Parts: sequence; C-alpha cells; structure tokens
Amino acid sequence: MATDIMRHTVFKTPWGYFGLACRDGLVCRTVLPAPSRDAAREALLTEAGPDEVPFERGLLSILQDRINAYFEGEKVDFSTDPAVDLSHFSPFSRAILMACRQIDMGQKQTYTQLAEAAGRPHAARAVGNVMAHNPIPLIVPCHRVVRTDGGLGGFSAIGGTAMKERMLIHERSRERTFSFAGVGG
DNA sequence: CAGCACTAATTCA
DNA sequence: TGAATTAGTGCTG
Repeated sequence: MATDIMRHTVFKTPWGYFGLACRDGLVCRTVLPAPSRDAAREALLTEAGPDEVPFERGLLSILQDRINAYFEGEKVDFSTDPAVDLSHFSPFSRAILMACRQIDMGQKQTYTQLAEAAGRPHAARAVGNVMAHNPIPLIVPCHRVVRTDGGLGGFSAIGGTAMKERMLIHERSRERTFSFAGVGG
C-alpha cells in the first residue's frame, strides 16, 4: 500500500472530545475524552504536528459511533475490532497489550493476572510499565487493570486515576441494571 | 544502570 | 488491625 500516511480525527462524546489516529487503516493512537477539541488534538499528536497528520472528520466513522455508544453507557466490545498497530512494541509488551484487550467490559484484572497470562508470573511491575505507555486507551482497556490489594493502581492517561475510577464505575453500573433479573444485590 | 501504573513481607504504632 | 518501609521483581531506554 502506498497510503501509509497517518490521519486523525477528534469527535465529541458525552464525556468530552475523543481523539483517534490511524495509519493504513490500523488504529495507532487514541486519547480519552478531553475538555476541548484542542486539548484532545494536542494529546493525540504529541510526536508529529497536525501538518503532518491531516484531520479527517469521517475517519473510521463506524468506530466513532461505537466509541460514542460506549460513553453513552452501551455495552461495546473492542476486543477483536478495530485492527490496531502494535508493531513497534516488544514481544512482551504486545503480549501484555493483547491480553489486556481480552478483558470484557465491566470486568477487572490485576497486574499480576496479566503478567501470568503472558507467561511472566512475576512481572507485575513490568506490566504496569506497559500500561503506562498504552497508546490506545479504551480500545486496549488498560483502565480495567487494578492492583492485587484492591487499590486502583495508577493511570497516566487524560483524567488520571479519577478518569480510571469513573470509567470502572460507568461499566459496573451497567451490570447493576441487569442484576435485578437474577442475583439481587 | 536507573526508573517504574507492582507485591509480599516486615516493622512499628 | 493497619499504615509505612523494605526487599524482590522484570522490562525499558
């Protein structure tokens, strides 16, 4: 393909302005909802400037709809779709990011569990490193990874740990809507 | 080699 | 009990 030019978009969700960048149809970066369009774009294009990464309003519009649905409270599964670009990561980091991506909406996993999934049972701290550099939050739901002792753990994406907690509550409150049918609370 | 989004064990109120 | 410290840990730049 000759079209390996990177493009980006920023669109409004109920939580703020969400940033999305892709290349060759592969999502290579996302930023969680920011208070303004500019803030989202700035966070999205840290390396290259907007001149090199053209804006395209309808970029991956289906995905935009799904992301929007997520913030509206619908159950959305990003575990196999869209395709993402993780090519510049080490095998270890890729394994961790891919394992993380399998965590369902509303579910949680510990740093240790992710380490085990990648065959490195004692690499919890290294897992934290990988999460800290996750380029595609939400698609790779790094906010669903918490500490073994029940603590939240860190969060370096937009909004910090407050955003992490808000997203977890958002996902958990969905479950509650359905729980009255079966196991009561 | 130093620095981490971790964790289990120890220490000290 | 429980907060605070100390080791131990594995990957990355």
